[in-house]
Amino acid sequence: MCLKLVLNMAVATLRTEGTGPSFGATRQALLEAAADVFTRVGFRQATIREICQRAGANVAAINYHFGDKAGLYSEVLTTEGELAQRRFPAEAGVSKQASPEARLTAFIRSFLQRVLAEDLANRHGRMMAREMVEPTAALDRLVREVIQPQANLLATIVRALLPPGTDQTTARLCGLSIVGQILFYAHCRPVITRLEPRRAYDLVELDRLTSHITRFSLAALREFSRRPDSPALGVRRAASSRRAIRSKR
Amino acid sequence: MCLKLVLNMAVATLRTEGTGPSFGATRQALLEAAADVFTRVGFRQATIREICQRAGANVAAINYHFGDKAGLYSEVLTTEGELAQRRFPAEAGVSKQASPEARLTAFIRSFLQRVLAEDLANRHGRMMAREMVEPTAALDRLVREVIQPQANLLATIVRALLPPGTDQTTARLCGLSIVGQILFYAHCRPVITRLEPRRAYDLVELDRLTSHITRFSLAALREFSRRPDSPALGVRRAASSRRAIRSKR
DNA sequence: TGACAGTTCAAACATGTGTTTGAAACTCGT
DNA sequence: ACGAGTTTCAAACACATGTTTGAACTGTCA
Repeated sequence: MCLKLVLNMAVATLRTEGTGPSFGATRQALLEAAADVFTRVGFRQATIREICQRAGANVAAINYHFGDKAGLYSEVLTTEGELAQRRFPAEAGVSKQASPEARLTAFIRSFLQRVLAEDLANRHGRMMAREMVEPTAALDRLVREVIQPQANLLATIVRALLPPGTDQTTARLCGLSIVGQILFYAHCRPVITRLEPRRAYDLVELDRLTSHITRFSLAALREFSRRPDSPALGVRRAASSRRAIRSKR
Repeated sequence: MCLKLVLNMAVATLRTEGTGPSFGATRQALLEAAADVFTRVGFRQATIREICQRAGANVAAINYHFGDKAGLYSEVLTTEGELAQRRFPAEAGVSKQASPEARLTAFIRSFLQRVLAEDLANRHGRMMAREMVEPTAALDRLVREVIQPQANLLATIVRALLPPGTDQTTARLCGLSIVGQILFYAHCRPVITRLEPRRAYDLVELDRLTSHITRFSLAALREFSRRPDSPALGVRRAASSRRAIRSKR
């Protein structure tokens, strides 16, 4: 923790669009390379040596421009976040006056896009997916700034699709059921590709998945509306399982 | 890669229940400690020094008894796998003659149990959950021996709940929708606890989740049966998104 | 007791990785 | 062209981690 370097970094950060020599080309190249490596292997597995090599920079460059590896990661995350926000607008162009069904469809499609596309424009989504599973210090901020708003949006859409009197827990769980279906394809990709090596996750498949998850979820919500408190077949909380889950080996 | 040590390991493995001094106590302690550490932090983050310290063994013990770190991991995985198979029987005690609804309920509850319980008896489930997201060389075997059979079981249950003529893709996607809802709670725990710090994942919550996911999924499948090829509101594959997903930065 | 195989141990080894250093190279205003 | 401020660089540092080594220890059997 050398004060001089910290100051260097602070200055370098301030003049991010300044007039310095070559307009911060190294800095920019580092951000670019880092985004690639971080999305591919995650924060911990990424090495600053690979990032610097890709950026054509010296290993000391990261510490000079960003303080340390975590600083670079944080910077990549916000940069890509701003980019993603412009690429994938929150409700994918569907207005708040649209029907709840249309809004849910838009939400699901947009979410799937962000999570599935292995595209340059989409590194943020894949970094987010990784943060959820293998969090770094950045997760707290991400939950506050990205995930919580999305959760709120989904909550209002779901509530609009359920009868007015629905209790909050049910509405919340329905939201999680929808999100779960989507994130499955982000998190379990290694398993899915092994189970079905042939299937490619291209645009056609994105459409298929959007269509299916929307249909599945809307169908469920409709039935929930129809019989608001059906006792959900097989709730029977078996005493046997209660035993099993507690037993020591 | 010293031949001598590899042979040592082979011998040590063979006599796993042998009559050696102290009946392989060190070996056993290593397996126990390793299972704890691997479930907590995963394969890569686990250090053999921590494992050995917990087991009260020397760092060289792992190489002596298991060849290397990966060998230990593989051994832990199979040991815990056998244990889990006895703890959580495949269909949770529901016979194949039971109604598809009952079988689905049992499947969901059993799956949730295996994935949620932070119990000694449950380390296998948590290691599996981790393998899906952050695979090691062991995943191929696990897909073959554990995941594929589960997927087949779920497939037959789902098909029984859908009309006979349903196309295979739809049935498959329904299965994935169910699995996705369940695994969400395994993979996104860091996010969930930040969104709702108060909620505890105890037995009551397990019952609630089982009940909800079952109800949600059965409702969806019922509606699917009712109108087999409803056009799923909002399939409209917007040209705009097609543009967005391809655009470079 | 003494040889022997199996096991444990402290220490060292080899490598990978984040970080720091001090000097050289570069840019730009004067 | 000069010099201050900025950036880059090769090298080294500090540390963590998987693995290996050779000696010491332990129990068994002759």
